[in-house]
Amino acid sequence: MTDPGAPVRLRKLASWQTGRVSTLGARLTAARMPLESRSDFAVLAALEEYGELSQAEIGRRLGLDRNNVNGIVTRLDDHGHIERRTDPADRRRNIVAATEAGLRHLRELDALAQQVQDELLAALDADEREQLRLLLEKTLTGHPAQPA
Amino acid sequence: MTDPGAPVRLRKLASWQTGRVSTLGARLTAARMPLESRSDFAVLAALEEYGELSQAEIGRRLGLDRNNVNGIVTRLDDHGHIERRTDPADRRRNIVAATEAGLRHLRELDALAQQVQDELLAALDADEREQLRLLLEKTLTGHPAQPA
DNA sequence: AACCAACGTTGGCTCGACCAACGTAACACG
DNA sequence: CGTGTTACGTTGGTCGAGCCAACGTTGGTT
Repeated sequence: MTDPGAPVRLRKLASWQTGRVSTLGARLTAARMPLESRSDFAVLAALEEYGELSQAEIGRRLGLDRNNVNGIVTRLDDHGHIERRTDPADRRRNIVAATEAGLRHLRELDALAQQVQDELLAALDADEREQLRLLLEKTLTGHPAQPA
Repeated sequence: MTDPGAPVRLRKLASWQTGRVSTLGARLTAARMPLESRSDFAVLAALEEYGELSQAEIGRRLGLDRNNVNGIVTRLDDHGHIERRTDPADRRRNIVAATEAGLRHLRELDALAQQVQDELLAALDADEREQLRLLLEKTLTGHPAQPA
């Protein structure tokens, strides 16, 4: 039972439940940081792990479309968290790289994200959390990160 | 690995993963029916399972705020899927009840939802699906269905 | 009688997912 | 060599969902 109890028809739908968990996560996130930090965090994490990326590549890896990536990158740039320059080898591309300040910001956001995570999964023990993680990951396999 | 591979920092966050699964669900849903049908489905499911409800109660049970409930109920009313009348016992309340057509519509939507569910969880076998369901449900326990 | 709380309703805000279109640039192929 | 196709980044806009704020009505409290 979710709280006062959600209808069975809904409790059986993974898309509904994940939606509620996701919303809850956003709510808890918003309590600790500007909500937009979520996308910033994602992009910075990608840059940290993979190094310089073009905007299109960022979108592909994170499942964001290039429209939104543009906005996020612009915001990160305004805050000095990334650097953006055109790829000399392919002048259509923008090479995006995290700055020192960006990496610092990433670590700050990560700490907050961990707190949110903990609060969100409060009802689950360590094993269950890992199981959930694996099941969600497996669910995602085979599905395109992008629309059609 | 999600697809080309999402950063580890993100793969470890349940809120991120649930968000992606949820988005995927919305995408698959939109391929089969108008996206707004999701809320309609939820409200109709609540009315079917609990009988007549006030708008505020609907919101509480589904985790929607009364603003959006109002819009959904209005839409359902326009389509003849519910009936709305003021509660004679408490004239602040609107009693919302599903009509025959509404229940029929609910069953149609449910069939489509099952297809989406199947496609969404294609990578999971029956046991894993049940496990996922239970873990998500457990995650939700103890969290208020509503904001602050 | 005065006050407070709940309800429905309206209007507005933000965020994220999406679609459409444009100009630029790289590439493939005849 | 040109020509068409494709990929990029960018701008502008739509839609759904989650929120907040405010109002008038109504019910309960004290």
